[in-house]
Amino acid sequence: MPNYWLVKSEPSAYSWDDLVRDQVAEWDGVRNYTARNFMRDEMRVDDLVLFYHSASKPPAVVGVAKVARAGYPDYTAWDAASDHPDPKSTPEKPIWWMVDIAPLHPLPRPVSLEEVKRTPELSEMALVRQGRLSVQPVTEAEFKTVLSMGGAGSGEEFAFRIPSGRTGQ
DNA sequence: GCCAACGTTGGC
DNA sequence: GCCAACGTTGGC
Repeated sequence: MPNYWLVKSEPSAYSWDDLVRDQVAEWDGVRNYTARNFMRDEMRVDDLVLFYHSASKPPAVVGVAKVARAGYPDYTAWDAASDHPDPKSTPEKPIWWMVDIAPLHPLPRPVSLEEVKRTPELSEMALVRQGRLSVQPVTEAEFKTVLSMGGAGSGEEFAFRIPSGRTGQ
């Protein structure tokens, strides 16, 4: 049984198309303890992930991805030349963690934040209640509702017909 | 350990 | 570009 998640990305920084091009992405640079804890402690290989475009017009869930590698230290933190260095993090004592994400399928229709907010079954989503959390858990019911709204049917055949081939590592 | 100042996210 | 929400830092 997979768990369900939502990750945000600004498409100007890293978009769904970038993920499709790369096939696997190291989800580095997350510098928030709540999000870090989810990645370090709870995200497992093959967990399903809603891929959300923030700061876009409109902000929307645009695709479904999966966790391709469970949590491991975010080595970009101790690389002074990286985009998100943190001198307090070291290889011996990492502070920040990341996972790898791989694309599964775009949503036939993106599901905008505005639609999510209008949908009573989705009113408890962290996306609505805690707008700034960039890695957040999603319930199975919420996941299926979003897929359905995105034109992916009930989600069953869509979500679970997963290409289980190699994706990095 | 409190809390004010500050920085960042992200919708609008 | 503005600004509200909120997480983090640092002085005390």
